[in-house]
Amino acid sequence: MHEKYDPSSIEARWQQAWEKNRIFHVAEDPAKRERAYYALTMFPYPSGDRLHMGHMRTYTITDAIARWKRMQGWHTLHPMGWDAFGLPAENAAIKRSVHPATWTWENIEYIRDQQMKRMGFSYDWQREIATCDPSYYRWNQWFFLKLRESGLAYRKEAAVNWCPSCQTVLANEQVERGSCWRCESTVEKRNLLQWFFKITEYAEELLTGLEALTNWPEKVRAIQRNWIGKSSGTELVFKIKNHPGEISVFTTRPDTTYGATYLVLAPEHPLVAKLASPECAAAVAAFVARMKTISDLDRTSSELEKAGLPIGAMAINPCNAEEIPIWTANYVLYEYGTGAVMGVPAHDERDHEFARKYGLPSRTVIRPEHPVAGQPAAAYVEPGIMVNSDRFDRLSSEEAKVLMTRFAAENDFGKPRITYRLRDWLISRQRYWGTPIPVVYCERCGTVPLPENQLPLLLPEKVQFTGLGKSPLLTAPDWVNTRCPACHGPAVRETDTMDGFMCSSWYFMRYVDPDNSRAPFDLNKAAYWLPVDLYVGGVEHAIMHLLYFRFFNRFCYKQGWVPTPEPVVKLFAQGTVRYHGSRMSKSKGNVVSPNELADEFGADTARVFTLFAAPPESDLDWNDSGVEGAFRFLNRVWRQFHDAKKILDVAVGSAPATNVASRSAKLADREMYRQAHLAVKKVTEDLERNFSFNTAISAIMVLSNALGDYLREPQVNSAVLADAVNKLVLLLAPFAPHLAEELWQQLGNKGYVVFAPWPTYDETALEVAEIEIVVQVNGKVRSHIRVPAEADRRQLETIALADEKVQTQLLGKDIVKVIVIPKRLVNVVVK
RNA sequence: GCGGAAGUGGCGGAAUGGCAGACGCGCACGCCUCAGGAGCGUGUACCUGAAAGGUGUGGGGGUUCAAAUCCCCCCUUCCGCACCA
Repeated sequence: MHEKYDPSSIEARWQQAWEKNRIFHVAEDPAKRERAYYALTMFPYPSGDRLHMGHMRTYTITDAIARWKRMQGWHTLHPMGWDAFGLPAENAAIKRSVHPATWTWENIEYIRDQQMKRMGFSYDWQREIATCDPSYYRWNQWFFLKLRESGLAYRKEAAVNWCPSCQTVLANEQVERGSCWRCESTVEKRNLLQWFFKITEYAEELLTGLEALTNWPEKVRAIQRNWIGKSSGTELVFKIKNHPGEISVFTTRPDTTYGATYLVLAPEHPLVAKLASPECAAAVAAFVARMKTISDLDRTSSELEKAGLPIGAMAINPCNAEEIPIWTANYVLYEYGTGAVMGVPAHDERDHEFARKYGLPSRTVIRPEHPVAGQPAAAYVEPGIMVNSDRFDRLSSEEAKVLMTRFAAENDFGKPRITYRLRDWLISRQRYWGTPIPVVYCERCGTVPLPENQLPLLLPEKVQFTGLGKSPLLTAPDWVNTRCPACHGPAVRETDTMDGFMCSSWYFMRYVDPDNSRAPFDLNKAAYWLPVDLYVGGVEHAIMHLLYFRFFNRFCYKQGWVPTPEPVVKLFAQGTVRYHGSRMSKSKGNVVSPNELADEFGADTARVFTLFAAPPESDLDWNDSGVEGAFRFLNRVWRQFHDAKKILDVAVGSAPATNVASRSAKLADREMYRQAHLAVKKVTEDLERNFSFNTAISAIMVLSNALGDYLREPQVNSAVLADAVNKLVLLLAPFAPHLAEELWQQLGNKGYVVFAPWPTYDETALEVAEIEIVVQVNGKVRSHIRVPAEADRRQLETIALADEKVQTQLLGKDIVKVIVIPKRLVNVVVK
């Protein structure tokens, strides 16, 4: 009897060995430059809830690939770190009076030492980063200064999203269906003076750049395309009757301009108050005030009933000099386009609805090319033939779009215009646990950035965590009150901190040079490792992080700091892990703890189950008996290995395995040999083909099953056996690395299986003398025949037609033709 | 409404034009065992008593010698966006 499979001792032993010998540490080796591979997983927030198997699945996917790439000879960078700034740390401070830093570092240590290391992930821990460390966030501040120098960071007062529960503002990307992405509270609007990054300046290239990202999931690209929301149209300028001003509107339908019967300004539009006639002023002011109290969600909901009122002024249609009333209404958004639209009830559903409610006139200017009978009730929004449009009559509306825009440009009342839905990235946060914004406000000099040599600007340690909506930094007067770097006069510091997404926008760059104290990273090291070859993470970051970090990378690319405009070659979005019907989360109480799993079955079992149970991009239902199945599999491998080893230990001098492929060899030997090589082929191809871990592991199970059969043979060929066992261990290494390492050592190998060359297969081993093919009659399977593997079409046809079962089917029928696909089937078509 | 993904046994899933259901879970029976929540073996889509045969990949139509796979129409589910002019 051999020992039982004991994952806990095996795993602890190898984890220690890997760590002690820094097996996974990589440096920039010039000789391996062409074989450098950067595998990255989205780094976690070190939450007080710690990690569950949903997190671990993501890390397991990247780890399996990293280990596989290493065995294929890739010089693999696989780092890990901590997205360590964020609200929960501060909320813990409020609730339990523990400092956010203390709380965060405790979580980091637990997750790193008690959770991640126990799973056997092959991280280069020497490159670990934590974004709350001043050695990291000083470079957030540095990037802020660089963006400001480039005109990409600015401060303005705007109506911004305010989360009443988190007591801070949020960027547009962080508002989901009108609710805060973190706590799901309904977001309000507040007018505040805030810092923004000008991501809109990159809107067009962020959009067109998506085309090159062919190794990104289409879903993510579609979400980003949608979010950027490019819209091509025309800007038209309407003059105002008895007033020197003018109103620009944006429209994608300039062909309908002759059908404009009114004009609408967003309630927030500054001209609303200026143009309101004395009779209307009071009602208009009341309406505008009421709009301010309505949440963004309701304001932009298509459910909201359209409402508005005339402001008592007239605009002049630049095409036909017609005077049309100016209204203000809730359905026009100030932030989009020009904040004003022309109302064309005949050809826009929203305008139609609004005009009908208020009795505004409608004028048809486009008729369908092929009119259908019956009276269309709603607006006609399709293309058609122009009418009532003066010189444009009888043109197609599509032509008229172009000509109308040209006409407007020639006559100086309009021009082509492109509008994006994307807004600038609001980065100010009224919270403590983030990066201080390196700016002071001086009475004499105004807004003054800190000089680089004063970075990092450290967070003050002693502040009050009230959670009352003011930046906690305000409660540290010694910190707030400072001297102006320019004039040395009295000044106050900015008391908001930066959005946490700032940290994750460039952390992948920092990993290439995590200890640099003179720059965020060394340019040569960046050129060596970047771009990231593989990035694995959840699709919930499709906008937010994945948009911000593309923006950042493009900025850095323009500065010449990184080698490519896009940060990541291949993005892999893994599915979520569900348990008892819903996504694992502490609040739902349905988490599977990696620690308990490791205690009971070992990390290798957890890894194998996670990869086997579903394709990595699909959602995965956690299944406890499935876990036991994975455990049984590894136990069987363990037993088979030791059964085989007993045989191998007594065997002396056997024929080399390669001779086994020959016809003279015993059938069982040949079959075992074939199965081992088949498994190598299948696993390799499955990994290459979009990370098909589930089928790869099933191929290893098939090999194990074949090995089981072989071991039951009365006599085995020790060379064949050795070959099969060897391959089994190597194929397992990316998935069950501890077990593979243990068995690899027991096979007498000196080095780590981590760097053992990935096995290759012998094409000739895959060949068999005789194969079974299918015979169909009229497409239905009627018989199975054994034929020589290399039988040609004519032979196959002859053998098939001679088959007894086929003969029965052919009785009394005429053969029309016979389709022969060598190595697959024969199909006899009869009448 | 627009966009993305998906729909296959009791379950997770295989198969990308060529034997539907690999592999695993579950279940059933058998072997081994003092014992077993261990191990080993056999079976397991559905209909029919078995066999023969038939049916079967959300539904309907089509292309093809051959369709889960390609084309057209429809239904359902999940996800993202949604008064964006």
